[in-house]
Amino acid sequence: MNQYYKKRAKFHVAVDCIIFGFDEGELKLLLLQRNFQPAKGQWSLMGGFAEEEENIDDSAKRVLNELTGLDNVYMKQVGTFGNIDRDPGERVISVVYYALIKINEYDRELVNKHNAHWVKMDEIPPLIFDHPLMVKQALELMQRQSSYEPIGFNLLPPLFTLTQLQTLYEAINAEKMDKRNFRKKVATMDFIEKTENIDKTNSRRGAYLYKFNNKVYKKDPKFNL
Amino acid sequence: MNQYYKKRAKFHVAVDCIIFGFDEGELKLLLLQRNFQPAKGQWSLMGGFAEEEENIDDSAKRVLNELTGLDNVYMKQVGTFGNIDRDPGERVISVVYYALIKINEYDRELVNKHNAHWVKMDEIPPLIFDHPLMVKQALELMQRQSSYEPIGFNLLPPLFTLTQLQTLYEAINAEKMDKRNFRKKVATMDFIEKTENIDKTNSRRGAYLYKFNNKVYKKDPKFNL
DNA sequence: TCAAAAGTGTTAATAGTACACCCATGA
DNA sequence: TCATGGGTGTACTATTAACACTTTTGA
Repeated sequence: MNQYYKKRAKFHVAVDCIIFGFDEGELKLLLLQRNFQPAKGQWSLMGGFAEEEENIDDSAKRVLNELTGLDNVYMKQVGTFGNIDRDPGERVISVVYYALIKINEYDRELVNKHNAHWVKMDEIPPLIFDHPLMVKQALELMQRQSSYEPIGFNLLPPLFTLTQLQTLYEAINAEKMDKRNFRKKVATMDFIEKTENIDKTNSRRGAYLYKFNNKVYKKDPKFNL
Repeated sequence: MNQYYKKRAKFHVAVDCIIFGFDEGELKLLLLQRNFQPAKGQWSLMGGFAEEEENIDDSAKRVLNELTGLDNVYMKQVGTFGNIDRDPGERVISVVYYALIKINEYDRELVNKHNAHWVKMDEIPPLIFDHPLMVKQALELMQRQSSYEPIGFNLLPPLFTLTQLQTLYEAINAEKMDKRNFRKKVATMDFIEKTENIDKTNSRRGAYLYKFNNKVYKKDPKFNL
């Protein structure tokens, strides 16, 4: 060990994940009803400890994967929560990330094993420790980012209708939007491409399916919704 | 020690501060030309290790105070940098904050003792480790936040002219603004209050001094510049 | 034929941008 | 008197907001 670091205190470091999903027109979080100690029986975020030989970003990816089986998920650091007593058991510094996942693609078995459940944003149960604050900050960050970066598509299937897209943004921002104004704006973004496919699950008439073209977006990365 | 945490790895945790100041129409950073090991002689951010019985936010305040002698400084967490090899000496996880200080109020003696210097944003020397990335992210965050929250006033004296205010925002965003449009916008924000005082340091005619009234702002917190 | 979701334009209001001259003062 | 920074208004453009009816189709 290098002499300059010898005498310094060391800390437990954890990651916690705020996992967003979009289903039935609602924004949801994947939360654990803990079937393990500590705080067994209570609700919490999915979390885990950072490991010795692991970048913190990778810890977050690993923890998310342990619960959902998913890789290559959009994740963003929210911040670090480092108050002395935030975990009543022992001091743990937690680095918090939010994740956006397609709600039909996760591994049901793993989720069941962890006793995790999708909960609507406005029906979130009391959470342990400072997890409520983490959720609040994650939501605020995600709302802001989703308005100027095309991250919402991570919550949708590869092909989606304009109604789905609008409902998603209404759910994220918790406010209704005007259909014609919304579509006018979408029409200006040529990286949101109409396909020939039609989805008939929600109407007899059917609605055109669209896709997000990231290559086109990268050429002229301007987005706001 | 609680049984659930026993086997977990522990980590050195540090804080690093990106200290912004505004002087002579320019945005500047307070950087250290290190007169101590490791990396002695090289340029870096002001940093320090978190202590056992200290909230991380308080570690940042302490470290800032050690360099500047200042308390009650506006600070905001930028994020946490946790790659394994970011510090070549040993693994250190760093929580990064930016600070906005009034450039005439810091403690010269302390700053000299640390061999710290104010450096213009466009003349930043090569920095150690991942400090350049930290600076980049801090600047981007500060630019975004300064556009929708009245944090810029932390960089100005309590009384300031409109020219100073405009120059500040021009420095933050690295772009010129139109004087009349700028003043029109300021006039709509009634928490930016004109005083009877006149500053004659920059013109024979003198310019009215304004102040930021936080109480008025809180009543109707809308800001954008 | 009718219920239900998809799709489509125009107008008004607001916000943002561009632009040039007079004012007050002390040296 | 003149050089210097302080202060002011108007016209144009772009963006956003409000608003209602027709289309398609399968049951």
